[in-house]
Amino acid sequence: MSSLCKQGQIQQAVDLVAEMELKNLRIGPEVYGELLQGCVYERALHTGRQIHAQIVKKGAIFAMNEYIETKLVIFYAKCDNPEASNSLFRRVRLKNVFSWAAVIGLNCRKGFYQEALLGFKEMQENGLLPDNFVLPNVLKACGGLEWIRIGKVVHGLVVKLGCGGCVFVASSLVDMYGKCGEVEDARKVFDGMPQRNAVAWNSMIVGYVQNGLNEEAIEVFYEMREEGVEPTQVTLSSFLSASANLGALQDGKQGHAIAVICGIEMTTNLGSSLINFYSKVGLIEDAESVFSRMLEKDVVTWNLLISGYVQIGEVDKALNMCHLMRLENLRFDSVTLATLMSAFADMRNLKLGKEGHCYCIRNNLESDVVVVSSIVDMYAKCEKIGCARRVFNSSITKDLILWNTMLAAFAELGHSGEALNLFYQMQLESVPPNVISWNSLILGFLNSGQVNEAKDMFLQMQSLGVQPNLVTWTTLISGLARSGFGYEAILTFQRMQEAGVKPNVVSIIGVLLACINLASLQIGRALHGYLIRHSLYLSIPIATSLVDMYAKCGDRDQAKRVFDMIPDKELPIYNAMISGFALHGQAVEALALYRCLKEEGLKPDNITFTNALYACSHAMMVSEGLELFVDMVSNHNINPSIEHYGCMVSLLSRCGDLDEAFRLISAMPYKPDVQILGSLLAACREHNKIELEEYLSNQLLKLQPDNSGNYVAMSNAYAAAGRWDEVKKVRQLMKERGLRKIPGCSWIQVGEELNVFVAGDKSHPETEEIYTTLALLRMEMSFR
DNA sequence: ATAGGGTTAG
Repeated sequence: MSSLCKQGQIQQAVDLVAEMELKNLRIGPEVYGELLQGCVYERALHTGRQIHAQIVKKGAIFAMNEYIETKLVIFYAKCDNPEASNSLFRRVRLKNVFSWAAVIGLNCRKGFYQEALLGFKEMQENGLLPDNFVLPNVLKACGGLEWIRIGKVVHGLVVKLGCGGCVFVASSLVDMYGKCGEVEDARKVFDGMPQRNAVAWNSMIVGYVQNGLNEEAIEVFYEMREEGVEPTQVTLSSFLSASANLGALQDGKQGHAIAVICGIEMTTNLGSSLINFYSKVGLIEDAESVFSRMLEKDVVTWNLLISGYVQIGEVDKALNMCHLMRLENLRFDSVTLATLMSAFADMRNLKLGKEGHCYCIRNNLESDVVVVSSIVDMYAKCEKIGCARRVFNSSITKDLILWNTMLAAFAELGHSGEALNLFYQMQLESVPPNVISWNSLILGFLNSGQVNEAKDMFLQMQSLGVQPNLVTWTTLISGLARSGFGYEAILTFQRMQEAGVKPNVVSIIGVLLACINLASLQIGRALHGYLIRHSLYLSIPIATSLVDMYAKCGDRDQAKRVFDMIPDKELPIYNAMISGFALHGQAVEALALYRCLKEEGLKPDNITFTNALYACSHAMMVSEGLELFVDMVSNHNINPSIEHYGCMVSLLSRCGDLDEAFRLISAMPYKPDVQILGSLLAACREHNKIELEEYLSNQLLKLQPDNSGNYVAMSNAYAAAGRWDEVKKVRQLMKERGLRKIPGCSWIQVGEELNVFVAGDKSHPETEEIYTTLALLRMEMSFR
């Protein structure tokens, strides 16, 4: 009978005992104990219950026997039946280490870590010492709860009891420290182990991966190989995670090979890890082939392939996978939806986004913060800030990423006040901001034109011990450049390098944006050299920025050379080059390029038309300008912006058709700005329109510009019209508002005649010199 | 005793 139990033939054993009972043979409690043990081996809940019933029928001698009681508790515990196990356990008078171990283990398996630890405490209060079987469970509970203090107390107990040499206990210690984020302590325990099995190695690798120390995980994996310990599924699964996180192509591939060589079974876990690895390193075909060869797939497996498709922008394929997943009777979970919502956010697809949101509501996925973050981000990217805010507010739990998502939404729109409020609010709710929060805050100020506040935040974050990273620096550099502080942007770029932060493509583009005049051409050239040395100059966004930079700095030939070097040109680089030609008064070349891009099958956008119209205005090509305007509205369905109207008004004014220009201003659906009124005013004196000049002059002065660029434009217009009293007034206003001095009037007159609009660099100490130099340069060019 | 997936900033 005993051997039948151990061989896993419990039914035969039960039958044998029944036969013995019929023959009235004497059967002791230990027989039932053995039967129960057999049920434990086989997790035979039903058979065990029948045995339990027989024990009860036989009366107190059996039912109250300590050995049998313990076995029953263990039996129900192992069969994952906490109700029966707990109620029996409560009635046991003499609780021993074995029954305690069973109950604590059960609570642990069910994730009731606090109950497990309470049991552990009670057990000790009853004078029982934990053994090698209880300790791993207790440590697992500490790890699960991340209760490092209790964990350390248990570690002390382990040492006191002399259990440290047990691989089970030591591995659990390694795991516990890893789960609590104390990898260094985990390593200490690991290094102190007299012998290590695969689980010990695995615990160390997993600890590193879960704490983001992927390099260390990979190192330990190779050490394990050198020691000749056979890897398991867990080893390779974790190793592949580390490789995926690092994008370590060679390591991950080797991991796959090792799995094959060692004949490790392709479980869902391991297969999923492989799919994750291949899709993270961009080998989607390999991910697909692993997927197709897997026999069993679960939600995670599907999610990983869906995520792989989303990462490479193949949203249609991702959605198709969702469809197939449903056909397999698998339900989407929060990970599926978070992945999909991020795809919809990238696509700015509000329709799909809303459908996804509804799905989340119907399936209670909104209780997951990660899903909420993805929904908030989707609404924000689809320009539905109100919806984003409502979803954000309705979320009960708010983690750092959710706060950052909302912060980024306000920052993007330049709603700096709301961003700042949120920034305070999160701290009131005990969520300390990280570098990403600060970056968004800074971006919010920059996008609303509050440069000083942005700079102030940059200093504040450092004084609070948050180190700016590459994104922080880049945000600041691009923001300064866009706000007209080019010189300061360049200085900031230099300071970034002094701080030991290496520039990347995005930061180079940012600083190229700052090189907008002759004075910064030298820096622009130096950057171009840097790009060539780092083989980055053929990237399309970089080339576009280079064309833009050279055009603005007056080196139009170099701009054209870079432009010609790019093989498969896209719209932005055409726009940059057209703008360059326009800036240099080469309207014929600009229009030729406009036709060229259409022949290439590209669709001109509003920027293309702004630049092309500007070129026409510059060259006083009225019929071409009108043709463009009509083409834009009727063939390309573009709603003309105020800039488009501005170009047309300027064109008509310069050609002397002031009445038509005025009609256009009255008819356009925008409030006329300084640029538009100014360009009309500038032409009045020459064409003898005294009444209009008087009217415009008064209108213009009422506008009260909000930045010095507009003051300069205003002053230019008055100067061109010869209205020196107004020029003085504008200069006085600028002085009162603490804005920089504008250049001397003597050359503005000439400049205006040449249609020189020099964007003011508010930060360069030699601004006036730059203005003068540029004006002279442009004059030279036009006289050539 | 140990394992796989998702969300935020330039």
